Amino acid sequence: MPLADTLVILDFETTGLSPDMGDRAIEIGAVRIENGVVVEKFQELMNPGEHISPFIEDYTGITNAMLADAPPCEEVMDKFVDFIGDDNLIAHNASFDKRFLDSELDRISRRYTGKFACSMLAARRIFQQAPNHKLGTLVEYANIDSKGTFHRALYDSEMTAKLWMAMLEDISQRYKIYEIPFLLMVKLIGTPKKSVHQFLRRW
DNA sequence: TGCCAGGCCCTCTTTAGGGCCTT
Repeated sequence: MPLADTLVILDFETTGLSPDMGDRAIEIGAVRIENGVVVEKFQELMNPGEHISPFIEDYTGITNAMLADAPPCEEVMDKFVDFIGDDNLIAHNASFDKRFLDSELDRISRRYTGKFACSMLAARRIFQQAPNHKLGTLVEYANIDSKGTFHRALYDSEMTAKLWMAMLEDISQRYKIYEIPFLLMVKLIGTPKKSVHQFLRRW
């Protein structure tokens, strides 16, 4: 596996799309990968202090009854930022998860030091021929086994981790790059789609 | 009261608009 970095791949379920509009996290799931292997997992529901909509109950399968017994966001996020440590971070459509992570951590005055990379932006460059770049579609496109339920935090983070590794494997095989650091992927995401082939050939 | 995201990326572009992705 052409991956030497330690990475945390994470996914939030939330009450809506925008923390700026008052939406909160209701579940965090994450895996840590070292040398391409999952070495640690994190999953917790959290109580946002408000009822979630029928749409979110239906979309995630997380119910108000389940959240009633969950610890508050502040308690879970305090544990989660310890889990992250100093590792770099990946999420599918990372701008979404980063907004919620930053918002929830602002509330408890905590910070992380790692950098975010987005598996969706990477996939738009590496799997340009995919029908679309939704997580579920890409998992199928990359022939990744998926027997669980999407839209739960741990499962989606596990699938995102597998997608990330499938993209590294694809780059490794096509361009004969045998070690793909996080930095390469960050630079790849910053490369225009049309220039990706040239960028990887010259790496 | 009632409204309600935001960043990326393409194109019939850059003095803009709209689809894609996330919940």
